[in-house]
Amino acid sequence: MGRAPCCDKMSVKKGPWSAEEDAKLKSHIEKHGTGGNWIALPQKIEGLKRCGKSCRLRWLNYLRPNIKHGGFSEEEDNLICSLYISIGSRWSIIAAQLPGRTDNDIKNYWNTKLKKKLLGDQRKQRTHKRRRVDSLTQEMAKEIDTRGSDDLSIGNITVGNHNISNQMMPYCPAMPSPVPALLRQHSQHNNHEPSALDPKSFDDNNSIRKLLIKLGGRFWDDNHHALLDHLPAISDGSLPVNTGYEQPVGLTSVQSDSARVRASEYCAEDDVRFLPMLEAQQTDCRVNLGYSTNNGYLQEGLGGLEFLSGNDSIMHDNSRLLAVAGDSGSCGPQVGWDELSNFVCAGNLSQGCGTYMN
DNA sequence: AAGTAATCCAACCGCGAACCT
DNA sequence: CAGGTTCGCGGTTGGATTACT
Repeated sequence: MGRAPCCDKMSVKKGPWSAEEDAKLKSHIEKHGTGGNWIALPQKIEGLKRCGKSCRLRWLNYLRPNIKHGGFSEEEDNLICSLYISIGSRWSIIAAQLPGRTDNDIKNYWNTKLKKKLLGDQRKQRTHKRRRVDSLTQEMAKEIDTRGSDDLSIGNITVGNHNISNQMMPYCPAMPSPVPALLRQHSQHNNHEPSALDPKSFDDNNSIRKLLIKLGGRFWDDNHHALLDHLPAISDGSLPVNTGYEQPVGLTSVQSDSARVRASEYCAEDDVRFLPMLEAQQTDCRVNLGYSTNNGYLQEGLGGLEFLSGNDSIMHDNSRLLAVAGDSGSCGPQVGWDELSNFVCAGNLSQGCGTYMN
């Protein structure tokens, strides 16, 4: 049996709303409210030949008070990007974090501006990066010649005692913190099991996805557990390590020296292995991102997300790290700076081992 | 100035979940 | 509990506008 139409399409007007229609709808809702039934609403408004669905959309997106249009700020750009990186195209959740913005507005803004900004910037930098990685490759080759290959650990930010990240990695603020909690809220609100998060929205734009993954964004796919499966343990402060998760915190290697923590990730992406480099400091939460070639050589750059960076960015609280990429076999929970700094991995974490350091 | 392409964005559509009877 | 109705979401469309040739 087919679905009943929400209204009689023959007697309903479609297309752009006139000022008169807007005024009628606005006036009615301001006086009487929606009545809790959008479908019945237009019948109560004299001369408004619109279906309830259309009225709802018009009200929510344009007529209700305190709606902002256009003029997205840098902060809003940052927030949209980082939320998109973490949760994908869940526009309603994203919009809930941007007062005065509607999901439709943000969706349009992303599709027409932000997405292009990312891809456009990335294209511009590809050439520059290629040159840069060549020079880095040479430097690294020299380093290996000097030290011997034993010191070179792929998947580790450190080459011997050589602090690569400080020399080669650009500064980049990490992503903001609210996402895990938002997702949990949303999931609870909608009675979703965490695993019910549908990953299909991530499949739509491969190049964006790849770009964001390269930048350290975490995505789900069919082979991954839903991140939310891990969230309760994270949120109550007990980072799940050695508790049966395939891979703790999604990190293949972490080193800690009291205040400062370095982490890295070793992932396969197409035929290039890349290595988001994270350099975290509890006090200012700096994160550096970079890639490695499959030889472990480092490549700097943010792949087009430079506009997200800035010294005053959103990552100055004790935010959770949202930019840890998982390798093909794992999807551990995201980890905050607190947890990260307490976490030390011994040996090769592709085995999934890890310990807390008190 | 005219034609064409690209971009923007309001509105529509269909689906799944929630709610109601 | 089942079936119908409504809500809310995200993807898509198409007309208007702007940029380019």
